[in-house]
Amino acid sequence: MSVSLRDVAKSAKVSVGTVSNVLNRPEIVAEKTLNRVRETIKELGFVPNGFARQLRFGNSRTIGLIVPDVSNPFFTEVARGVEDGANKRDYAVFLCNSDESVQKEERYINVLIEQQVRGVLFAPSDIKSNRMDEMKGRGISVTLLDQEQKGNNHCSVSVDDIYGGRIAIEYLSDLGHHNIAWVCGPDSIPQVAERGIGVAKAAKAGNVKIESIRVPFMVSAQGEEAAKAILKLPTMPTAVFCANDLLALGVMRGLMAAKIKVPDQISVLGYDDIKFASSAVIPLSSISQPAYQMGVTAADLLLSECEDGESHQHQQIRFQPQLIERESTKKR
Amino acid sequence: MSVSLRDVAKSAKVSVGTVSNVLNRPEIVAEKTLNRVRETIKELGFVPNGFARQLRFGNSRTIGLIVPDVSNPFFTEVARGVEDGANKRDYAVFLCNSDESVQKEERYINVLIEQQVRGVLFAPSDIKSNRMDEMKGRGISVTLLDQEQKGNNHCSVSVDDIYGGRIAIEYLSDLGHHNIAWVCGPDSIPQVAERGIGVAKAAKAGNVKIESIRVPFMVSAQGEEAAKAILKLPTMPTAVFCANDLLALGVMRGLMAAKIKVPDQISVLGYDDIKFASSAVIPLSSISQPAYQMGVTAADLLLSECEDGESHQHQQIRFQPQLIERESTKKR
DNA sequence: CCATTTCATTGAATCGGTTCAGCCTTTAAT
DNA sequence: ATTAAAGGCTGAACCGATTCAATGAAATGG
Repeated sequence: MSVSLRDVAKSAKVSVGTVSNVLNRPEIVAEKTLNRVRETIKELGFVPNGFARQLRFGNSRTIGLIVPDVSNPFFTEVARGVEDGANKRDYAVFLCNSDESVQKEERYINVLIEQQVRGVLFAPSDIKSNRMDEMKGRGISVTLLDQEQKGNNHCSVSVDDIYGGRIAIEYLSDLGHHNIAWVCGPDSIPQVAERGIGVAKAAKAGNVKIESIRVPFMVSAQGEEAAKAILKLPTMPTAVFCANDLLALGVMRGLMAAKIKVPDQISVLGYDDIKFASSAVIPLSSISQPAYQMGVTAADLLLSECEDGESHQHQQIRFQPQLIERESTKKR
Repeated sequence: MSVSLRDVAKSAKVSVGTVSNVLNRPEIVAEKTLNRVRETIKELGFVPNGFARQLRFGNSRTIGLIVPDVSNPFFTEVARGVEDGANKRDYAVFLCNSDESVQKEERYINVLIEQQVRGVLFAPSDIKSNRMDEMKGRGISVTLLDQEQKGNNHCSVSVDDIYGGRIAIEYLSDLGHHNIAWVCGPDSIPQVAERGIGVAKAAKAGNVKIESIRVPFMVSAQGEEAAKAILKLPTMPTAVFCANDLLALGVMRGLMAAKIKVPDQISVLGYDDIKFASSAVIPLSSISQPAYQMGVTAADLLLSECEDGESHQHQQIRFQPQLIERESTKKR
């Protein structure tokens, strides 16, 4: 059926060891033999069987990536970064979509253990450190994504959401806005909670008045609702800061429907800097997270942990979000 | 390091064959032995090594999915469908992002062969049937995604883009638009070419005048350029149909910048129905493709081919796109 | 010309789970 | 009592790539 190393050896009239050397240590093989064997490999279309190699080595050249939602642009960017980072070192990536269900997460972890992945990049919907320790015990390295680890059991790559919330308010305050609405989702989402902390801090320091508007889901329809709530506020804010871009777009739509001009009457600032933020009718100012870079870094971190072994030092890397100024925000 | 089946056998004082039977055919093992071995397995924390099993069987419970761009919302939806379809049958998915580079595609195909995936779902950026036949020759089933196969060597799941182009123009024509701009990318993209054919057909049948505006890339910035070109047209069209949503959003922005009201003065229709289309300031009417459903169907098709073996009949499944009416289109 | 080193190649053993022919008991049938 | 069948278990062989001690051949040195 499939061509094995032995078939190549027979056909090229050398031993299996020599063929293996051609593949892995070509420098010790005589030039003539090298060429002949390589010829034969091409001729027969031989591709080494990964399992056999991995069985021998006890580990594979694959890593797993578990994210709550691939269709979230933030995570697709992260995924691309991870892929490129892994490819650079010749690793392949198993992409797993947990759909924010702990059950699916568990199932994927099992699959990954069975596939004997070398390591796992994990953006948990809920921290399950017992499973993480189990993987650790099986020799599978784990790096946390988009969530910082308090202890020092794992590497992690995350974004400083407190800082993100802070620079958002500082920026708006610098533009002359001292009455700002903060549209956010439930505090059970750690990212939301942290951004909120940053908002509160900056508001206190800058003497800015914050009006919090909390919605159950962070989608654009909820943004429209939030816009209605904003319009009913006793004193109308001059700027709105939203916990993500979808909310911000919804808010913009809601405001425009009520004939409020953005940014002339109210400035709107989003978070995430999704691709479409710049394609909106009024290009949205937003707090951008270096998603791609995070993916690359996480892959690097994980793979160096895999390859360094004992000598590895866990690292907690925190990226700083960045303000992207577009047309939805304006000086007062 | 890791506990092997042989360790369990020794500890439970049975042969390796018996332990294997406990795992795979417990019904033929005597109850007493069964319990004892199971006890030992738990005690030692034994988990079978997937490679060894797969090495023996010659295949895994994994499939590969090669797409040109995961960050394209259409493909992320497809990917989710594929994942769910595969999970249902207890398969895991290797997601590969070819970035529209034939080179990366080749590399991934090699990785997938090495990983001995059971099958591959392939959305090629360029048809490379030699590689596909090679995979076939290695016992790896291949199903084409988003591209129909003329011959009958593979299954395929695609969308009827000609139909999509046709219903778009028919719809606009029914709204009273008889002078329509068609904003599209290069014809080298098969989907664009097909949509164009549908447009031309419907135009001819419905006595609609089409003005084609071709841009090099299908992104929103190019849509703004297209809008400028539209405004310079000798007779201004009353509707614009764009080859994808990003272009459409750019066109809308360009038109609004020139104080043209959408949809009052010009209707705009997109293609793809990306999530964001409904969150735009003026929610975009669009031609929607059943991306998720396509993914599920493709996975089903592929896996039934894998499992049926010889008796399998190749199928060409074509989905019909669907018009989603929102607020960017209006009766004349 | 023989000894020593260097270079190239060989092939059996290995990784760990599965399979299967074959062995030993026990039970059922003649 | 003898034969047959069934049930329970064994362990060597196998999948395919890698490794390494061993072997052979050629080159170098004295």
